[in-house]
Amino acid sequence: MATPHTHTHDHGSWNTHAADALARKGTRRSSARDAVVTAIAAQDCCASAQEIHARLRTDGSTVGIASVYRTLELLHGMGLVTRIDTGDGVARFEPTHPGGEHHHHLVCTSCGAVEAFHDDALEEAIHRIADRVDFRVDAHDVALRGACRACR
Amino acid sequence: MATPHTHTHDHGSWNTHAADALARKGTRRSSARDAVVTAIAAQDCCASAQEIHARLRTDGSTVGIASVYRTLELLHGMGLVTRIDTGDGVARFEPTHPGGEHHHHLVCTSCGAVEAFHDDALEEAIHRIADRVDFRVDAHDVALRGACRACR
DNA sequence: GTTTACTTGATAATGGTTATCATTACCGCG
DNA sequence: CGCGGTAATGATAACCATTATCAAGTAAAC
Repeated sequence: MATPHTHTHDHGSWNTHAADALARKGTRRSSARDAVVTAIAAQDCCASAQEIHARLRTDGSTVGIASVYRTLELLHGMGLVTRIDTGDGVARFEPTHPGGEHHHHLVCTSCGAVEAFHDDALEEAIHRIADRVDFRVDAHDVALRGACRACR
Repeated sequence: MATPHTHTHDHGSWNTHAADALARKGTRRSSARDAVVTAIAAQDCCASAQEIHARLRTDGSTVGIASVYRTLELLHGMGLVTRIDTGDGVARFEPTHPGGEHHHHLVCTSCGAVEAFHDDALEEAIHRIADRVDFRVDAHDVALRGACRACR
């Protein structure tokens, strides 16, 4: 049930999903935002604002770091992006897939590597908690910390 | 099974547990460290370094903020304290109870309030994942995010 | 008591994130 | 089409939690 999560999502689908949501919200179209959205769509796992910015600049874009943070904040507020805190003081982001399926993370405390995994029993347990508790649960995240294969 | 977690731990037991562990490690006794350990022992849930420092200063202590961070780092490295990242860029800490029993957190994304809960099925699911994955899992944490009763 | 080196508290430095602000450019309206 | 209001941008300063530095203090071994 706990799989290594070898999925390869259709990046394009999230890209258009996000573009539609932004249009529906009435935001203006801009090259900076487009570039950031496209960059996020291309990610396989989470990336920090700085990493996204660096990749964009390497590819010739002139987006400012502020626009990357602004776009991430906007997308996060709209639920289009999931924020992951691995505990090193850096926020990482990855696309939120519309179907609701998602994964969680194994964080190596020695080298900082992040791997993804998915587990149905875990999701089930969390949903049951959400139903039972006096709290409206919108999202959840799980991090398992330890040593990856290489660091062990 | 998912309880509101109304436990009232014996603060003194963790206090002596921590003091013993520090003595065994061979650290020197100091008033600053004692003060921080006592403050942590008195917490019901997680608190940030700054909060701990503020409380100590209010109570007349002269501990410097650096000593609070240093002590937290030391205790965390010894597994005596658990670090929680609620996603607001501030690390929070709470005593790790020797029995291994622990709780997780409900984080209100609008007011920042943090509540604790415990769930056996969740722990069970996580242990099964830990056994199955190619990763040595030392710790785990779960955060459910949403709106608390007051903010809903 | 002396010595050694662990600790401390104040403060400077670091680095991710946010706020500011003048400028640019989208887009609805005439 | 061209104008005007204003969202959005990019550079940069400000912010703030956390870390590193360092001279002074102090616990513990001898």
